[in-house]
Amino acid sequence: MLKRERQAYILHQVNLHNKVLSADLSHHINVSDDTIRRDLQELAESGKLIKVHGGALSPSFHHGNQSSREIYSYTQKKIIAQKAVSLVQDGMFILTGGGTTIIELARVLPSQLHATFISGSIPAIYEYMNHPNIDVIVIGDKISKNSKITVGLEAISRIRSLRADLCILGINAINLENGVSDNDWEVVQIKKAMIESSKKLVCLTISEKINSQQPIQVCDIQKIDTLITELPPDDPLLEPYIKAGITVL
Amino acid sequence: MLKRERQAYILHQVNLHNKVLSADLSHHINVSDDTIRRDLQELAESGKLIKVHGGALSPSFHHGNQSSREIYSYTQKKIIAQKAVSLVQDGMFILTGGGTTIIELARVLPSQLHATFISGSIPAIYEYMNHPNIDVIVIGDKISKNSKITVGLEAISRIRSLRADLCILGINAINLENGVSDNDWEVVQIKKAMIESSKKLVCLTISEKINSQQPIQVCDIQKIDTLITELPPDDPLLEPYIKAGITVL
DNA sequence: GGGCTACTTGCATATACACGCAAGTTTTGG
DNA sequence: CCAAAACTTGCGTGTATATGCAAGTAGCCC
Repeated sequence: MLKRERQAYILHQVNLHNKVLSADLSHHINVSDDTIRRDLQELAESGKLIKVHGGALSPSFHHGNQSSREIYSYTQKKIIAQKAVSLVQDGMFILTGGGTTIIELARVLPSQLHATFISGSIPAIYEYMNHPNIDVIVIGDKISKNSKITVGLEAISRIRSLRADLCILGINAINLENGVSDNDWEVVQIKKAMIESSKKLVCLTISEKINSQQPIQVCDIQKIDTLITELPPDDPLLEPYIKAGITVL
Repeated sequence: MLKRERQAYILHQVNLHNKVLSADLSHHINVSDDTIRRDLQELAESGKLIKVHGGALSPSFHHGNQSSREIYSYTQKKIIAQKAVSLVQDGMFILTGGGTTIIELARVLPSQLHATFISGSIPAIYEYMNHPNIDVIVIGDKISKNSKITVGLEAISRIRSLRADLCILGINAINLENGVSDNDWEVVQIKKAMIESSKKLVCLTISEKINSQQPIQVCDIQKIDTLITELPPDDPLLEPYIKAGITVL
């Protein structure tokens, strides 16, 4: 049995039963425990399963366990959210994506703000919903469990039928040559549609992701109106983006 | 059973029941008391639960100041949810409304269940989303802040384009003459659409609401296939509904 | 304060794991 | 087509982890 074949079989078993035992696998495929362990390790490194003592679990198993307080680089994201709030004005229609930065933004929106927020991100909607003066429009479709936003043609066609004042996206990678890029095909389609349906585009990202790239392009650098990071606007890292005509906060 | 799996089970139980007894767990999972204690200790260290003499409590429970009445009706709703789960089968398409009873249902869905849940209730979607094998379809539209579900023509037209196997609704009032009734115009429109788009209708309610009425009618008693309360089916309160041809659980 | 239950600590055992190595297999590059 | 290189796999060794048991301690309820 080939390695790839074996790993495919393991993945199949994990997705089927939500768990596998190393001993079961090695017995069933007739290879040594070591081989199975090495396979599990590789699969775990690429995020396809979660390795635990004695076997492995499906990644969806562990998903719900992350509490909101353990957000990666929380302080930085809070700074970004504060800056982004200044762009939001009364009466605006605002399309937003998902991600922890957007959720921080939702949490720091001033309570007297009257605006309409449109999103397919369930966690973001949850936050918007608790604000007293914000109207929330939900983009419906099937939920992508990884990103917790709705994705699909229905969602895209809903977004296309809108025209928002602002599109605020948390982004995963940006550089000068390829613009904004991401690694989830379905999410990228949604982001593209949101950008096309908005007058202005605001991108939020921690500086760590500046000058990085992911496989799928979302949009060119020219599309961006405002870029917000936790750094001050005169940081040398951001200079090329200012030269490219982007407002940097 | 793997350690992680066991701990996930314990957490699930704690979040479900708000408390667990070490002895119950060790008996149920078939491991020694020591193992359970060690698990509880680990989970307590990472803040996922609060360990007390003899068992553990949910972290939300401790600083949550729930009145005894709330807890009382909470237990009833859990009984209802448990009964409702028995109607859900693999591969089904299920339309659900919102409300605390529906959320309880979402929490007790068995993890190996494969089904598609369609809803406009944000809290319900949140729960469905955390289940490993459930596909979630979101009904988009504007959020009604009172009920935390999406309402409006867009939502209704989306629902009309579906045909689900089951419609599960938490209801606010029911009597023999006027059937199911409610007090929020927009929510009633959604419920009506959901009922029309499903092969079968299941209504969940605590017995307190049996034989009561609200201003706006949702549907006639004849539309209901199954009625679930926390009472045993042979309770005299439910007799007239059985006579009207409804399956009572 | 007595009796019960739960808890702590230390220890024994079984299993799982990491690491290095050697043999076999596949790929690469003349 | 052959040989070097890279990869894959299984085994032996030592270590780490998980679990249950036993004995003593602490906490709870009357």
